[in-house]
Amino acid sequence: MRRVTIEDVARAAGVSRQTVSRAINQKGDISPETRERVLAVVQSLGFRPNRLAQGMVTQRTHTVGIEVADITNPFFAEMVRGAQDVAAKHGYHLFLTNSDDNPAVALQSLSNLVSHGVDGLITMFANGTDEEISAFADQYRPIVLINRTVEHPHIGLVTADIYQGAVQAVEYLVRQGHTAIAMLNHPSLLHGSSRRLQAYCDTLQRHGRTAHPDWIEEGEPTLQGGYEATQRLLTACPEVTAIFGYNDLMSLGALRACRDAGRAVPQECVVIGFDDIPLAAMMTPSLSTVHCDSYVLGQQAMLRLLDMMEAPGAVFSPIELACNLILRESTKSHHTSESRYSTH
Amino acid sequence: MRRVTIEDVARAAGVSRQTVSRAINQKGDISPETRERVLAVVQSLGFRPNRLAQGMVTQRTHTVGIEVADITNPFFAEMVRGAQDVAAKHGYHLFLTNSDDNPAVALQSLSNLVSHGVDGLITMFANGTDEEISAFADQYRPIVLINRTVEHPHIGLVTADIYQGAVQAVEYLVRQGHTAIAMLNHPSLLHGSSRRLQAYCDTLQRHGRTAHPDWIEEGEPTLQGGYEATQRLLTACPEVTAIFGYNDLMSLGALRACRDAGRAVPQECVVIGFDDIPLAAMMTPSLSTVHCDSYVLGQQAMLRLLDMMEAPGAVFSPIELACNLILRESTKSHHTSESRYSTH
DNA sequence: GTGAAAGCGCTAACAA
DNA sequence: TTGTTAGCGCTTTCAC
Repeated sequence: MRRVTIEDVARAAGVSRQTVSRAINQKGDISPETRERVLAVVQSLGFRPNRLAQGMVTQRTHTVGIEVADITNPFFAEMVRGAQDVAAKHGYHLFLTNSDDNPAVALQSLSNLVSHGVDGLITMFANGTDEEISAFADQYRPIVLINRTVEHPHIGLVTADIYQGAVQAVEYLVRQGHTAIAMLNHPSLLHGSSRRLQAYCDTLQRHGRTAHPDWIEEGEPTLQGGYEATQRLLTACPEVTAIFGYNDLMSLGALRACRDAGRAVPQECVVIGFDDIPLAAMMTPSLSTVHCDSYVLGQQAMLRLLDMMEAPGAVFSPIELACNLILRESTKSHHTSESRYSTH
Repeated sequence: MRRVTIEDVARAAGVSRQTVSRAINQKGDISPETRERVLAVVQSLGFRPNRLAQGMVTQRTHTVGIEVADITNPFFAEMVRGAQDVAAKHGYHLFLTNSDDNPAVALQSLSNLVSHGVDGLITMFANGTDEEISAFADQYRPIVLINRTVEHPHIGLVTADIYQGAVQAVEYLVRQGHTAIAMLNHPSLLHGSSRRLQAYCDTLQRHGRTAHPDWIEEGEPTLQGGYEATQRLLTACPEVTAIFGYNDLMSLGALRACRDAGRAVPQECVVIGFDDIPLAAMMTPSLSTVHCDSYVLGQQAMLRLLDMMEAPGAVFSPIELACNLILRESTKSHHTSESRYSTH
């Protein structure tokens, strides 16, 4: 049950290992007949070149590492799928790692993946500092950063325009006449979350209002986190008639919390999410949300990484994807400020 | 920017590569002082052993490949997360690959992963034949199969008792007095799907009924697939008052289709899903479903694989997880507070 | 067009 | 306790 090596093929075909190598990699001079013959032996012996050995000498493994906070979040799952599909098409394999937004874990994992010889890395590195990721990129191979911006020659940038997307959502809520607009936030050190929050505050301010601190409720970016945050929010601030969620998962949790609190959506409280995961459209009520194509984000990240690996040292411009508000049932009702508050 | 090698460390510490190796792997005899000194150099140079090179000689890479139909399905995402968490704790990294239930793709990917030197493989290999997987296992290293059963010395088995779970669901529907019980099925060659279908037919038969062919509607195991299948079903068979879905995704689609068709759930049509993804409990109405812990499935699969890698040649008994019916709003027979929440 | 030699970075086996 | 030698399976370089 020992694996077949190039040596075995060489012997069986009566040629040198070199010739076998030339045959399977179709490079270098080799006569058609020899190639045919070698390939036939390869076939019959079921020879598959050892990628580790190839990697040792070529310094290329055709593997890529991707780090996400949590593959269980549909947004990341779609992203990984996008990256995976592109990778597979180009003969690459993906190492997946979950960091739970812990920068130490992320850094450790990325670093391990480098030891495994990955040709490149895709990461969001949420909660980590620019300095950390920059220092990391100083020493290691191509990295594509998703949804954050760090200037560095080895770092490719693929981002969704989260700020503009969030502005659209809050702008809409203001225009609909809501005065008590809450936000469900996932507090992370620096990035996506702060951009959403920034957009929220900026937009309110532009309309002559200030964000009431009590209306910003924090929680984990999960169904449960959104559910609980909304419960706290509705209890503490019954005046709230609109909720802008950090992501769709939290917003779906919010929908349920509203229902359990006896607040009809959208009549008594409207909800807008962020991401537009496939479930958003299937919910009842269907969830209005800021569409942000995570599958495409993953695809683009992988494509950019491929470009970077192809041309080491080249400089690539950032890729930015637009986000846009999608209105569905969770915001359908045109509601005014005199709507009654729940009294439970 | 060349990577630091063991040679660099050896030179800097004034010892041989061997000694460095002994220091970092804490095996073999080495004096405490030497070790300290070497480790200090390792630290200061930022040396990280090349896993490929280690793998070449030890024939162990500390990587594992996992194949799923589609990481975008929360059931699989949870499973992968379970496997990942266990893997990480044991210093292993995970290759992820999606097969879309295509056995040729799955086989190709698994085979590629073997070329990458993975120490083991976790797969569902849906739609593939026992012979294919068995033939594959003949040549390659430990494999753990999830949710299917193939007798083979190299194959570890981790399954959920899908049949019993499905029986519980259908049994419940029959007991509730439903006479027109439909099933949303995902037609795949051999496995999980047939077990659900088998359970459905057996249970009806046990109660003196036969499964009406028109009541078995097929579709993709996705939200959209479930939505469309249910639309077709309700149009063709308006007499149906209960739907047993292949998985939660299809069932969530069914919920929405019922609503769009003006069929109140559970009053006019009840729905039971399969899997119990986190969303099931958060839906409105919350989805009754057969709980099948995919996270644990993934954990157990990884643990079993670890066992098998530890003890090559040993024989391990299959691991079976129970499934059990969880009743929620989508099958609730008495509605107390429901009406209060319904849209005006 | 083909083969022989060298070596990628590491560890196993043995020698000192 | 430490160093030396050999080699994992492959590709690169350079003979022929």
